[in-house]
Amino acid sequence: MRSENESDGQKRRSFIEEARRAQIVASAVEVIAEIGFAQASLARIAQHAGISKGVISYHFAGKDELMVEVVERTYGLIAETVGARMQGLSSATELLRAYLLGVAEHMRGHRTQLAALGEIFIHLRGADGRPRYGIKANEEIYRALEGIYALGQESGEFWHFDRRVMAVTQASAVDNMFAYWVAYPEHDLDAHARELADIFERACRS
Amino acid sequence: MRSENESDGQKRRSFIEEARRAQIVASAVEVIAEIGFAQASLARIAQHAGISKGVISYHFAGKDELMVEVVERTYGLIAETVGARMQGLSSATELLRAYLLGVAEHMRGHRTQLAALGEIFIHLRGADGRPRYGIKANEEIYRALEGIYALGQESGEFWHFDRRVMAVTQASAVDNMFAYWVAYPEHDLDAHARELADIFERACRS
DNA sequence: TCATTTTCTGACCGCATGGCCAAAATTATA
DNA sequence: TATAATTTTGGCCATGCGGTCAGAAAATGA
Repeated sequence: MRSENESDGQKRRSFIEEARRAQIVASAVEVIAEIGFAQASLARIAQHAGISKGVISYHFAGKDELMVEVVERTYGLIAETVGARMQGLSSATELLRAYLLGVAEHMRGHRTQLAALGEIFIHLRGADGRPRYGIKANEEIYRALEGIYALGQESGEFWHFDRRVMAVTQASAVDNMFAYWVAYPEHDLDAHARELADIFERACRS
Repeated sequence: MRSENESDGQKRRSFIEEARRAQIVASAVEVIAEIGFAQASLARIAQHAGISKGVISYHFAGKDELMVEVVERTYGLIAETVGARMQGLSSATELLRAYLLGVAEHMRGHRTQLAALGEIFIHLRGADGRPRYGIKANEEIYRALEGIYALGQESGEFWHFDRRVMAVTQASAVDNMFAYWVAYPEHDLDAHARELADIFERACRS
């Protein structure tokens, strides 16, 4: 039986346990990105990893736990990278531009992760059948963007637009930029991000 | 066997055949909107319509054909309504505002259709396993928006932004406005649309 | 070395799905 | 009414899914 020792809510795992989990997560990312969430069965993921299907069930409580771990590992890396890039900036305009360019540059080097993340966000459902990562999962991003907008509106950089609408709009613009890039790999992602920064600078400034 | 007479690529159907198809499509819309595409099996749709499962197979070649018909009927109505509302307008700014407000007003009265359409767009896959309505299905909308932008840029209303990026951005803003409204029914859709019109007017104008 | 624990395998289970079809029921036609 | 065409029924099928399990294999430790 896999060890389930807990401390501070964190599972304590052996190195080979951790390695297996990482390997399975990586295989899941690649399979999902290639054939889509709906077709990415545990059997396919195991086959891609060169292991038996039961290994996944042994290391993960179920498919949902595996998917959640894919999201957490991938998403955590994005937040870390982009957050670091925004450190030290003060003006709202600078922050928004750094966010847009930073996330685009990071994802440019992580295409399969991006595609898999999108698939999981769209398809994964909870036990109740409702989406696990629906629109409401964006609330954290909306709040962060609204904070930047409030900063800009107070400093006079921005006009007094509806911050919620602007946040929903900008977040969707980023999401769709990536979706467009996934569909059209030859599309210039960085140029798109720069153009977006210009567009939203005009949309926001007083 | 169902009559398959073709003329001009259109199937000629009896009234009761047409009525059954319409009934099944309506049931599909309601079931998909309520429990999501993945859970909306033919059995569930038939049960909701109060008919046997085989009836659907009799009137439609398969689940895919049913889903495509749902999209075509719903989408056609939207295009008709909004298109009529844009008739006679000439300036690019007016056209964009009429589009935004028009589509919002129409969808406000067709919530279940909107939810079902979104589910199908996201989930439906072709025989090859690739999405049937992916990003590339937006090409028609992108082209239409780009045409309006070109108009505005020629007349001097708009600055010379990248039309493709703006089209992708605006289309995603509309899609996400609806998705947000579906998730938060108390959200003021018309106010959101007006705000969006203001935002993109600022983003586009010289 | 040998006993114990951890990890892996491959077969198996119950379940839901889309599709199929023979026969029954209904409707249209002569 | 009698015959033919259309429509509906309800059960059946093969498929693929996530998950489970006994036993084999490998790693660990005394």
